[in-house]
Amino acid sequence: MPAKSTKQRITEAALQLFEENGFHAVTVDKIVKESNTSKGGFYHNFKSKDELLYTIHDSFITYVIDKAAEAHASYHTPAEKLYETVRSFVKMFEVYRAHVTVFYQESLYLSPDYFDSIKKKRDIYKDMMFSVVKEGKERGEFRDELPVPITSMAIFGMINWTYKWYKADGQYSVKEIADIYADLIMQSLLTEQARKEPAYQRFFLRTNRVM
Amino acid sequence: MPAKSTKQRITEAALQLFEENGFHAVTVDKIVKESNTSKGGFYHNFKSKDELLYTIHDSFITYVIDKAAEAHASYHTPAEKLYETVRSFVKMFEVYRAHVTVFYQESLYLSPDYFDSIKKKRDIYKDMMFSVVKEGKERGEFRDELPVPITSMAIFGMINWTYKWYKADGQYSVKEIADIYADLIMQSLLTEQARKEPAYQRFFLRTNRVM
DNA sequence: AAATACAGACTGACTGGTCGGTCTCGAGTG
DNA sequence: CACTCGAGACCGACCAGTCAGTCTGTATTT
Repeated sequence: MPAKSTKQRITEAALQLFEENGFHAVTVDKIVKESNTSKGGFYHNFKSKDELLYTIHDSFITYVIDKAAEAHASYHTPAEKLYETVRSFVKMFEVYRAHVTVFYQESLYLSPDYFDSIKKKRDIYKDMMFSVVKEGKERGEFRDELPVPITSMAIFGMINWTYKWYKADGQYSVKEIADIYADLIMQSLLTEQARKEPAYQRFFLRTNRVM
Repeated sequence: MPAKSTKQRITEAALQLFEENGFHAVTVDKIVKESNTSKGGFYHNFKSKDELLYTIHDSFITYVIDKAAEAHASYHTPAEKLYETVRSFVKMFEVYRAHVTVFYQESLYLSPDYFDSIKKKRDIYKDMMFSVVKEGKERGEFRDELPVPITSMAIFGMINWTYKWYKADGQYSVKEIADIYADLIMQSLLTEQARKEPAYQRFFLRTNRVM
């Protein structure tokens, strides 16, 4: 396999430094030192420190949208789509934890043009969630008394917040966390009737499981 | 009523500026200008910009812990305690939205000593949530298959994330949001049996409500 | 008079970005 | 094959601006 390019080394070093210290606390000199290159090398690969922050944001949100689109295309009912979207998002933490952290922690510091570009993509993702919840209500799978925006943002909150506490070497694996979140969300969204139907049982955790 | 003290004017100006722009993007000069004082006035009231950030953190977390302790003391069952804690936390957004934002967005930039002090208090709050969920499982109110830490953090995520999108002039009031969150959480935590009992119905949204 | 509260010019450290220069490597040429 | 040469990758000293914090001085209160 080919050695990592300078650009890649810079990105990886920056990702880790930004995650740990925040965008503003990390100097270009530190990134340069950590990635074994030079000021010149850095500015040869990136127009600015801002552009670097942007590429980190963009690669992440693009990936997430792709995954969500995949879940939408592969499954038929809103309940299934939501279940798979939630699970695939949480599972993504394994690889993209640092990206997620930077994305939600540092997006305030994107310069205006970059910010707008990222916001557009973030809104696409948000709209996908909104429409799944909406569709689920219309089809009678999800409870009618739940308003779409609040419910959707509650789901986002639950899954996104994970970046604040998840540790790769913690007690629970990403897959376990994903299953628990999916269960919680399904339990609270599905109607009384839907929850009883056999077809929906696969969304729930098995009971009497040893913790 | 007495005129606002310089210290108070500084704190309020800083709060708003930090919320909108982030700690590092706000200079002491800007805070000074916005609060109609001077560099001298600022450094007379605060040891450093870091100390200012700390006092904002501390006043918020202290308030939140007090509220949670109140809910614990006033209610008997874990389900009731959780229900009231969630609702009181969300309702707090009305007054403390800026504090919440700064708390979750900028705590990375607290200097080590201040950070430790805040972390201790945050852990107290976290432990209160953990023990309510744990107690609820032990008493058979909450589903046994849900692990305490993940479930607790999921709840925190749902409610804390609100700072990312809540607007005072939005479609939903804080009280409505609080009721919806409380419903979602109760629906997903309560056991099948508990959910049916009349005593627990008050936790849920009324159905057929017009949205 | 002593302490407190504040004003605002100033300082020094730090940081993002620049710029002239060097190194490497593959294509073209004889 | 030996040689040239240009392009892109990379280097690092340096610059100009910025910002937290200081210091000297003054007004007000006790």
